[in-house]
Amino acid sequence: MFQLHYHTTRPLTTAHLAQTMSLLSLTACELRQQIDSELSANPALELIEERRCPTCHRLLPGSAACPICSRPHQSAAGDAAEEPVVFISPREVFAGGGGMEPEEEPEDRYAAGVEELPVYVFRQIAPDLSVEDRPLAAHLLTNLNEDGLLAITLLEAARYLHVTLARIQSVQRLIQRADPVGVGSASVEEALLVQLEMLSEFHKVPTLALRVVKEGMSLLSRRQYAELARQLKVTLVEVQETARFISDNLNPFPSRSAWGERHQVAPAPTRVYYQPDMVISQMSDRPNGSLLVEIIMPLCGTLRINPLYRQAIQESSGEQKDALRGDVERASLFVKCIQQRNHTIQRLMQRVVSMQREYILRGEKYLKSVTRASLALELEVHESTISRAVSNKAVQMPNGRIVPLSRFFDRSLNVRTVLREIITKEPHPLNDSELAVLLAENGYHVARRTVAKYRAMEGILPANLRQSAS
DNA sequence: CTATGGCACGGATT
DNA sequence: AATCCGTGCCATAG
Repeated sequence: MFQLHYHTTRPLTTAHLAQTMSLLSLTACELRQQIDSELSANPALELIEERRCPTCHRLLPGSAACPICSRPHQSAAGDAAEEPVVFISPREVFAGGGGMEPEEEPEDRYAAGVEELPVYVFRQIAPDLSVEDRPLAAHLLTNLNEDGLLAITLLEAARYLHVTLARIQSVQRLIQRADPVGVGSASVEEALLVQLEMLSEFHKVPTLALRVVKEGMSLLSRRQYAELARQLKVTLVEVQETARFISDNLNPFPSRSAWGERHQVAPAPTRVYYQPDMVISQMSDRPNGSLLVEIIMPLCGTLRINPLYRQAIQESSGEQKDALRGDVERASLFVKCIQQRNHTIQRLMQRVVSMQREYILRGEKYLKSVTRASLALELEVHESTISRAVSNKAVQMPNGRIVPLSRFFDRSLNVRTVLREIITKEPHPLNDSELAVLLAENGYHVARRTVAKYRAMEGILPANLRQSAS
């Protein structure tokens, strides 16, 4: 179900391979940028927009009804339940630099690389910004650290941009209230305060929460509830309830909100994705129904070579003919590379999804340890091909979570999940060696030291600091 | 003395 | 070739 047409019989060249490789590692969003630049650079290439299903945005082949919306029960009939359906799905993506492009910005820092988060935030607040304030917002957003907090002080920013502190502050306020609420705060406290404030507009929040964040942040993060209670002159139970509320509803690291997990201590500087490159969903409600994998193709239409161009070649001669032919060649190479990219990703996902079916449907515990290398062997491609295809991409799971594709290759996620389960289940705080034994009983043989590492990764405190459930 | 976290090493993975 | 991961050893805190 390709919607890319090309007419060429050129054999594979090294240029071809190189380009396919580089395209392979691009996200949907980046691919769109690449296509756009190619489109404007090469007149031989053209994009023909096509009709999309109004409800689900999928491309409609010809005049047919949308295959997904109108026939959701297709698989119920006789589909082999095990085999996932993988197809390329055209879809709009936010073009990476679209909103931020306007002239100015002579900074290298900005040009170096626009991350997903800053762009995502900027798009939300752009309508509320005056033109003069846009560079300010852009500057702040490009200086976020991995946690989504500000890496510079407001004062520095004000001096750098030659504007008043008050103006910067008002821009920052706008940023903070955008989607990963609290993003662009100077500190964890500040981020939490903003989150509390926004939350309190619609929900009831414990009055104590504000005080806890304001005055006892360091104690809170170390979970020293007793000490905290003493300082604030309230009961331990109140503090514990408040802490519970905070960890359930607030997120100290705005950039990680997409993960939806509770990170207390874990300093995991992972990149955050807001736009999946693939979407996995279930065809039917039946538990053994086929999985549907959409590979997002940031195009709504057909990419092809302008037929007029071919005609022009015939009619012209000499140097001009060569030039035109060169364009056509480039264009067809580009299209072919994109096709190859999609084909590779499609095969990859086909295999990965059918192997990790349990994980997708039943949770992290059932993740199988698959290495990129073993997959490369099966698909008969080079390891680096898989690596490139996997890196920097994100998958949306049936439950809506967006996770990096590399998670499908995480060797220890299942063990960590079981570990988490054991810890939450056991009423008495267990130390690391005891945990190691329990894990071994479940079939996971890991050293005591490794248990400690996993704990840290999950942001679980050591036994002596965990509160006993008594 | 016990439980943990830091450092570093070797093997696997990318 | 570079990086990641599990693990052992050792210092340190309680």
